[in-house]
Amino acid sequence: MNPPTIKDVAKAANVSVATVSRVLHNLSGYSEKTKKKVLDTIEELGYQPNAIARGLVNKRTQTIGVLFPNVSSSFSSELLHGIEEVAHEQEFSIIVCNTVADGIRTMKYLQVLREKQVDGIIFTSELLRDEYYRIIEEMKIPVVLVNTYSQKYQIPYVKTDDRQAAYQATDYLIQKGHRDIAMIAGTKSDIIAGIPRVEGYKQALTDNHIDIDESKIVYGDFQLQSGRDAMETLLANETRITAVFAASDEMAIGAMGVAYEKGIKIPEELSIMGYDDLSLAQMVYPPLTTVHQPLKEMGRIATENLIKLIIGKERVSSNIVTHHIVERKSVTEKA
Amino acid sequence: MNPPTIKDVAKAANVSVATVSRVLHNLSGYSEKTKKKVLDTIEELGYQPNAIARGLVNKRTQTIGVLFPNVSSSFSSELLHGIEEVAHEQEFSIIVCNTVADGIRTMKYLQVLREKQVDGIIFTSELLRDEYYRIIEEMKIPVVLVNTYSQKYQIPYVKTDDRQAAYQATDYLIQKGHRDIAMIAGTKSDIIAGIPRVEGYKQALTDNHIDIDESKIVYGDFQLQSGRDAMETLLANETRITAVFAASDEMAIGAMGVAYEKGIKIPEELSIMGYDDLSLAQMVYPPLTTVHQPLKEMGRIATENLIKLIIGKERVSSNIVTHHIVERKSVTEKA
DNA sequence: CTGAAAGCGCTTACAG
DNA sequence: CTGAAAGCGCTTACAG
Repeated sequence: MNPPTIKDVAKAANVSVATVSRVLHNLSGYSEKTKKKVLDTIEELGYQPNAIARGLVNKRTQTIGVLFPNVSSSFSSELLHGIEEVAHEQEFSIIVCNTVADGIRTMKYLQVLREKQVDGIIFTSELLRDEYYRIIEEMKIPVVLVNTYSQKYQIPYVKTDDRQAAYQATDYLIQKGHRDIAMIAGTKSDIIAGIPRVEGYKQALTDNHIDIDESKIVYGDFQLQSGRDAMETLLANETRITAVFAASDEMAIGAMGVAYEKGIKIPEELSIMGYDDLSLAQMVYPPLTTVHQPLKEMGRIATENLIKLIIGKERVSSNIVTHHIVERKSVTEKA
Repeated sequence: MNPPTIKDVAKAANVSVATVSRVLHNLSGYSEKTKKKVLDTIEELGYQPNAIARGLVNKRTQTIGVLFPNVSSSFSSELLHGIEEVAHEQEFSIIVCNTVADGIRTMKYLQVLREKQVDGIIFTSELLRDEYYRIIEEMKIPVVLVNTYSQKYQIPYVKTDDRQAAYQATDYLIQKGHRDIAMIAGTKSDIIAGIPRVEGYKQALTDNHIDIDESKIVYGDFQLQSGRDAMETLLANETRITAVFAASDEMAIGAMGVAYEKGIKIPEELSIMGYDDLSLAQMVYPPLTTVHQPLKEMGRIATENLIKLIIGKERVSSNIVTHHIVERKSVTEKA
């Protein structure tokens, strides 16, 4: 026995499928009596509409595709949380795609999303390459960028001001009396979260009349291990350092780990500042002072905007969401 | 200009849609020449099949629904990573659902998944209530359980042996010379990850002729804060404790945090053992000795099994995957 | 207030 | 080797 279709209920209720469809959608054009009859037999048969069939005629699937370079990172998870929340509120489903930051795989996924006729796409934390843009453009559906943006194409995005946030983080350290501040930067070539944060750091130094010492800047890839490596390098340099600003919480925590191993007390002997404010920032000891990015909120905003675009709004603004420094225990006044 | 359909390519290639469909699926029944002609015009028009239309006739959408009580937890993320991996390998998409461990919301999601005609469901980390089972049964699609199981219904699952793992963790502590071992347990009423772990703990104690002291067992809810609270309680008890076994890494880390705050040295003065081996277990200092659950692998296995079931395999076995203890730095030999 | 019919973009017997 | 046609489960003018 197959599940009942609209035809089955039409037959059982002695009306046409058109009528059933009308009451299903609360359109006008039927008496109270037939409405009741239809509703009753829907109940009775346990009828459930088929969204696939509906999607075929409406050309709307009520689903959106979300691309992450790394689904299982805390960063992505928190974004996903916000995305899922508003999608569900607005009756959209989300298909999640893990691109592994790989071009081939991303293209493959974009193909799949196209074939599955998603209504829109959220693209996160990666540079939108030309080839990606081209295929999305062909699909004629809206996209929104999260935690990335495109210089070349005008696409709505939601992100923080990385340069400013890094500036403020560095300045915060300076206000605490630190002048020998190292930076564990993100991926060197990353024009979204790599370069701007280094620029912010440098600018803050300059504005405070502190010379920039390139040997105090070490590059990682945002992940824990690279933070460890960077810290080792910094320590090997034997230049004086009283504070470290890391471009991600993970790297900050990695740095903290090697500090511990070397018997360096945090924050008494070395202050460490992170970036992101992932939930693990509050879990480590000492809790990490860091730049808070409202990831869940960013996910929410992006999804709200995407849905507006899907619903038919012509354009939607980009959002620079506000970061702030959350003071915990890993940074202290310089003695 | 709408995107080209199979009809458009048929017309342009001067063949019937049936033929186009055949070459699309590599069926037999056309000459090399027409094959080439069709392929060329597909290329030329940039034709992409419409999976929605295909799904309608095939009654297969190549998508599976995945339910998490909390999408943004590390636990779920790692599961999701494995799930996504094999889904993608096997040409399935996944719709992720965040149930927030809420019955209403779960039912809502199940409805959505039904309407969207998913081919199967992965249900994780929560008790499968009767009402959930009933609706899934009506849908006539396979389900697999991850990190949970059902006593009442015979549904394939993949999980670890919680009782045994807790037993071994406790025994490990005992072998290290500890006899005053507290437990920070999970949710008291949780028959999957709560009760069995306490039972394993108790059994290990008993088998080693150590009396069970109920005041050494404090219940949390697997989350960080509850681990902190539990540790406070334990410390307030003033009963002697040299080691703590926590039923989750988060709780272990919470406990470590309050230990630090009280000036208790880990592991010198107190050994702490976790459960899960989330990536954060290696991030904290000292790195957490814990019970490793192969979460990503569990996600993979579950998805492989689900797809087998979808493909038509009659039945598939359940899997008790192997855990193991990973020794890091938070546990030491009792002095 | 209501129904017959076309159409969404495919697949798949069936017939030749 | 190939095509005409029915059908998947809906929605939506159109006509009455």
